[in-house]
Amino acid sequence: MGIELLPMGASFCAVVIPRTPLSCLTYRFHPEVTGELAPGDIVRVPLRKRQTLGVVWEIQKGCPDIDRAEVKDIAGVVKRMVVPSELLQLVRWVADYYCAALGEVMGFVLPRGLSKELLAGKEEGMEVAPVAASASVRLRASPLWQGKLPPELIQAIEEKRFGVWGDFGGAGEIPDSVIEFIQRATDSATAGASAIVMMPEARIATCLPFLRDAFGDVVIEYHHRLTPSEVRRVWRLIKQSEKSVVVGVRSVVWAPVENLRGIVVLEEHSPGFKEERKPRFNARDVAIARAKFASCPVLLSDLTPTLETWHNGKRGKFQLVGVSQAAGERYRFQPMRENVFVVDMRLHRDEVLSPRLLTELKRARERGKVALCYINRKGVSRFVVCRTCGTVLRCPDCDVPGVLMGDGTVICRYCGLTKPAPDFCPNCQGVDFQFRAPGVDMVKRKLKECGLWDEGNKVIVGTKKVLAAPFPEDLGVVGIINFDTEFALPDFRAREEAFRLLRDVLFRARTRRARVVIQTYRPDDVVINSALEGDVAGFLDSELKVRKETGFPPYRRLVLLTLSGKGLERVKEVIDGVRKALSKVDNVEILGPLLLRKRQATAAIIIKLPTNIMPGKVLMPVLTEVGGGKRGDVRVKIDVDPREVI
DNA sequence: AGCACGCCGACT
DNA sequence: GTCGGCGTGCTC
Repeated sequence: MGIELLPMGASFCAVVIPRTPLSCLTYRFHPEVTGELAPGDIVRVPLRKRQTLGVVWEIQKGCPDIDRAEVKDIAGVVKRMVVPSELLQLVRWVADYYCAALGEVMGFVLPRGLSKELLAGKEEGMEVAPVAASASVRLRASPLWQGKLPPELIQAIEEKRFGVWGDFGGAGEIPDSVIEFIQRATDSATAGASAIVMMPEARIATCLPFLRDAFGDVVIEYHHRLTPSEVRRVWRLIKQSEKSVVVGVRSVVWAPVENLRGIVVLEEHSPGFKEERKPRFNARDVAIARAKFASCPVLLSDLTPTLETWHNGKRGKFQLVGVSQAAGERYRFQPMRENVFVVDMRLHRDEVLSPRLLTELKRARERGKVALCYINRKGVSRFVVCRTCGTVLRCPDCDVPGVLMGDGTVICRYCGLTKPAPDFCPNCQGVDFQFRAPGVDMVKRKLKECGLWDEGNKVIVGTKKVLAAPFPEDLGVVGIINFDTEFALPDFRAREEAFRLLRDVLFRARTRRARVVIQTYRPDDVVINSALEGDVAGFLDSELKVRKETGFPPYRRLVLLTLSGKGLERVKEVIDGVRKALSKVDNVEILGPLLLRKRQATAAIIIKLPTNIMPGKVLMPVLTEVGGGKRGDVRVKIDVDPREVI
């Protein structure tokens, strides 16, 4: 028989292979044999000396700029129309934004091991346990759930229109507005309708029962705690479900729902949405992108909005529920001053526990109540604060607190500016500096000295964890030992986070009728005052101003480049190359390099980009130019929108 | 990611 | 002499 009359009409297509660091590869196919192919089809392709599965990315007219002889034939079609165009668009967006290869990103769309199952032909006739009999959305007709959403949002859900709504100040496990949003998004009489609900991991356990109660069996968990085979099972289940409410943390934004009508993000500020492995995406931002491609609204819910969301609200990109669109100046909550004590530690210089805190601890003890003492971090915080006037030493360029180094110099972790520690406070000429904050052990020792730490005591001393857990029912007082460490941390987001933390503590303490003692050297700081006044807009506006002046998000975009190699010389060479290449791009600024580990020859730079350019589009060519020429002896780690810059 | 190619140590 | 260590490099 030999070769049959094969086709003058060979076609070409680009294929993305999941879980490879490749973008896309060109393959040949013959429509007479395979039928026409389309983006999203899964095909079997030869790669080196093996065969793998790939996703058809696009059909190409003719063979592109690659030697025709190198192009191989597609080995077969495995399954058609697996990845909808909405997800293909999302993959492209994430790759462009986070500077990742298409193959890396596609790994999130097709679960690990799915390829093997499909290749083994396991797929055909494979039935997934059907969604329980009553697959329709089961709703309690509680009047509580109605009328929480603005009419425009309801319209956007019904008309399948993209938009982002921020709903802030909500209380309870799941705010009523969120329940109503999901209800409306999944309540389609005609066709299937699904919603994705994202939340920090810590909330899943408490929220799921509420969601199950409200929406019954259509609630599906899709997150990293599942084993690989469970992920595959759930993936199939979601794909074949007409209606679903899919719940998870990060990977859930990639859930294969094909009739997406809305996405909810609970606690939009949560750092848990940032994926810290390879394509370092922020699931909150990917959710917004997905909603755009899927044409559906997003509801961001939190107690305090992020500065990004506030900024987007003010310029009309997002809608802020319950906020006057004009300026947001009416965005005020109830003052929280009742039962709250702000202690000016400048009057108690050498104390760890102020007289007020001691009084409140004793009071709680007398009433048999629990006392919480919160310390920012175990060990030391190395910022420098003037004990006379409360001034925190900051970098003159970045307005970020400086960090005291072992050799007595103070360094800015953003731009690397290093100066000797000052003899006088630049503000008040005082000479009394505090270089470190008290740790857990010191507080416990002081409590012992005051007779407040003994058998069966009800004082809990700790760091972040004591605030992460729900407050005990019989809480009497929360003491914040040194609140200044909170917003003097060397992070441009420190003040925002301190404000959020304080609001959260005040809010939760009030539900327990507990008192709050805030010890600080800066009792008049906007962070404290606006939190106590419930003046969210006031704080966010003042903070936006600082960010604008110093050129930080949301006005500029940050990209953290960590480079490591055999020698520091080579690393510096590459950094210079990056700097030179980027000097051609307008409005790009580079901070650093700061040396992270001299021994391991690791250095980092922070690139500030204008917000209107896709980081990947600018950085990809730069990195191939720099790394491509010389060899890959310097490893470059790219983190777009890094959570923190060490 | 995989999987091959490649150039140096202890072994049937 | 060969088996095999995992350091570099490429995948249409």
